[in-house]
Amino acid sequence: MGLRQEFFDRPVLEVARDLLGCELVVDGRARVRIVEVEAYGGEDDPASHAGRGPTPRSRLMFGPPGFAYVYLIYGVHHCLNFVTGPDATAGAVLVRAAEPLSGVVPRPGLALEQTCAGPGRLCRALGVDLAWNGVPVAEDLPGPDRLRLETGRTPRRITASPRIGIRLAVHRLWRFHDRESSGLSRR
DNA sequence: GAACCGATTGCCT
DNA sequence: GGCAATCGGTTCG
Repeated sequence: MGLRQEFFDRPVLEVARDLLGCELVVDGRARVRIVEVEAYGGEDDPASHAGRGPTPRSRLMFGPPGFAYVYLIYGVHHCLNFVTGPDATAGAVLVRAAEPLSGVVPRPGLALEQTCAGPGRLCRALGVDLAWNGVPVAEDLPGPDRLRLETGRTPRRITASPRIGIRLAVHRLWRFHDRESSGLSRR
């Protein structure tokens, strides 16, 4: 079942957990199962791009839910997020890892399972870059359907932990992953 | 305008 | 385990 905008129009922690097990379809070509995500909040979350109010980059996080937020990190890799919560409130879920189901091109020297194990690897494998920033993800939004999400096999066991690579707000266990997956960025 | 930095990764020792 | 790559965004003067 395709995810609609109302799915994303909820608190970011709920959306993050519910995205685990969902399948991401890219250009109707590649299909992966999401196994690891992180939640990022608004002005109340110092670790978030939206933590100090809206900026040109984080503007999308303050917009309506159901759109992709893509940014470049370390000048090298891209990270894919989905905007959550009602318009004028900031929130987004970072997709950190997924299991390839079909259409993912293997990379030399890297097991297929690991191709999408990490936010940068995932974007590289799926061909997602800055040009994808702002594309609609919810199926009932107008615009191109280059990114789609569908419900999939729900994880049996979900583990919460601190967000990776974040120094602030370490006490917040806002990273969630499918404990039984072999396609995680870390254990 | 300039300086600093990062929600990462892969290659090096 | 250490560290370079590489660039847009953010902050500061």
